[in-house]
Amino acid sequence: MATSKKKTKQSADTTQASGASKKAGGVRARVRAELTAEIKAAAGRQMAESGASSLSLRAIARELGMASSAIYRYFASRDELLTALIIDAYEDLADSIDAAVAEVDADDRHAQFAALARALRTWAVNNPHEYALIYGSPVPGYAAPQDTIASAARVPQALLVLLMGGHETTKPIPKNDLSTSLAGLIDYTERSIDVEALGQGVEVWAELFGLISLELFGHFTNTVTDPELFFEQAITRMASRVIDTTG
Amino acid sequence: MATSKKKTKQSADTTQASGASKKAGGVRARVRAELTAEIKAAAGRQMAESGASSLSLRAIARELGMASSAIYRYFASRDELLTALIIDAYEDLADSIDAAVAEVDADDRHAQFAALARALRTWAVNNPHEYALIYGSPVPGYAAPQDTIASAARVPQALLVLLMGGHETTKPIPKNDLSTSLAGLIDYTERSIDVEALGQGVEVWAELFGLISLELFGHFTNTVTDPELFFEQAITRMASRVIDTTG
DNA sequence: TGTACATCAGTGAACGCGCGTTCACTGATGTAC
DNA sequence: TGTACATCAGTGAACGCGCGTTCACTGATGTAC
Repeated sequence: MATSKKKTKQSADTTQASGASKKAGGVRARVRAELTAEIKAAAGRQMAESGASSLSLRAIARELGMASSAIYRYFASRDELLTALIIDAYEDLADSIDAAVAEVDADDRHAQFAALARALRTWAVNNPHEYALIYGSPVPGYAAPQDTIASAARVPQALLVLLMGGHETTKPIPKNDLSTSLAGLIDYTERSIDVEALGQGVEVWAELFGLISLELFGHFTNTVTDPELFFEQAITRMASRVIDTTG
Repeated sequence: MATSKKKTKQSADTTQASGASKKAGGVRARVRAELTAEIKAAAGRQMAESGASSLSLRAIARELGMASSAIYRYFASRDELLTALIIDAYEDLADSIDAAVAEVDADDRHAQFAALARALRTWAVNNPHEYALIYGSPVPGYAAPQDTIASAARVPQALLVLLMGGHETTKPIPKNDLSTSLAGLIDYTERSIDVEALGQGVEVWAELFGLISLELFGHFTNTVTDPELFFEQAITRMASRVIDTTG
C-alpha cells in the first residue's frame, strides 16, 4: 500500500513471492506449484546432507539449475522457505501418525498408543533432519512465526485424542499444582479430560521425545545397543501409564 | 614428522596450538591458560547470543581485541574450540549434578534422585545454549571426537550410581529382549545391576531429557504453563519408578 | 650475572570462498476488449 | 479471432558482508651455558 512507486511498471515486484496466482487451475499456477515443490524437495535433500542451519538458497538454485535470484519468485526470503519446510515437516509427521493410528482397532487403545509411538519414531528415524528441524535446537537467528503453530499442534493432538477416549470427565477441574502447571493444556482440551491423565500424557509425551532425541542425537551409542528394541519395550510400559490411569 | 621443512625456523609452527607449555607453573603457561579461558568465555557469550553453530573465531578475536589469527595459538581450528566447549559443558553439568546429589542424605534415595533431576533442569535453564550444544541437534559438519565421550558419560553415570545403590545384583543376566537392547549398558555396569531397574533408569533418563528439551526448545508454550512446577511433580513419579522397582 | 639462541605470542595482510538479497532487464504467458 | 497491455518467471551482474585459515613477520619471554 504505502510502497514507493518510483519506477513505472515493476514497482510491485518485491512482494510478489508470497501471493499465489489467481486462478488455481491455470497452467501457470500449476507450474508454479510444481516448482515450489521442487525447491522444497531440493531444500530437503540439502538438509539431509548438512543440516537445517546451513541451508542455502544459492545451493538450492544451483541444484535446480536456475539463477539464485529466481528463488525469490517463490519464497520472499530464506526464513520464509524455512517456515515452509517446518510446516511441511509437522504436517508430514502428523499425517503419518494419524494414518498409523487409523489402521488400528479404535477400541484397542493400547494398540492405538503403540501405533502412535511407532509412527513417531519411524518417521523420526527416516527423516532425521526434519526431526531435528522441528524438535532439535532451534535454528539460530530464526524465529518461528505463528503460521507454524497450528501444524505443530497436530502432533500432540493425536495423543490428546487417545486420552480423550478413556479419560473424559465433566467433573470440575481441581485447584492443585497439577492443574496450575497444565493450565494452558486444560483450556485447550476445553476442560473435558481428567487432569491426572493429562499429566501422565505429558510425561509419556516427554519420554517419547526423549527416547527418540537421545537415539537420533547419538547419546545411545554403546549403551542402548538396540534402540528400536528398547523403544518397543518402553511402549508397553508407557501405554500402561497413559491408558490405565484412573483419575 | 613428515612435514615439509622449507623454511628455517618456524616450520613447527602449525601444530603449536595443541601442545601445552612445558612448565605448568611458569608465567607463560599461566598467562596462556588464562587467555585460553578467556577465549572460551567469549565463545560462551557468543553462543548465548546466537547459538553454537554460528560461533565464529573472528568474532571472538574481535571481542578480545586481538587479531583473528592469534586464536590459532590456542586452538588449532574452530572444531577444536567447539570440542573444548562441549567438554566443558559436560563437565560443568556433571559437576553441578554431583554437587547437588552430594548435599543430600545418602540414604534417602528419593531425595537424591530429586536433587539430580533438579540440578539437571536448573543447569539447562541457566545454560540453554550449552544444553543445546550437547543435547540438541548436532552442529552440522562437526563430528564429536573421542575426547568428549568420557566427559559425556559422567552425566548419566550419576543416575547409574543411584541405581546401583538399590538394585545391585549378582544374579546372572537373563537372556531376553531387554538384556539384548541394553547390552552396552549392562557391560558398562559390569553386570552388577538388575536389568529391569536399568531399563526403568533409561526410560526415566529419557523422560528427564524429554521434559527439559520440550521446555527449552519451545514446545511447552501455551500448554504446559508452568514447566518448573510440572517438572517438580514429575520428579515424584519418576523417583518411584526408578527407586521402587523390584527386579 | 651475562650473553646467545630458541621458543613463543601476537600482528596484519591476504587467499578463496559462500552467502542473502537487490536491481534493471528480457521474453513468455495470460487477460480484456 | 486478433490485438494491446499487464503480469509474471527467470536472468545475470552486482553489493556488501563474514568466514576459516595461512603466511611471513616482529618483538618479547624463557633457557642453556
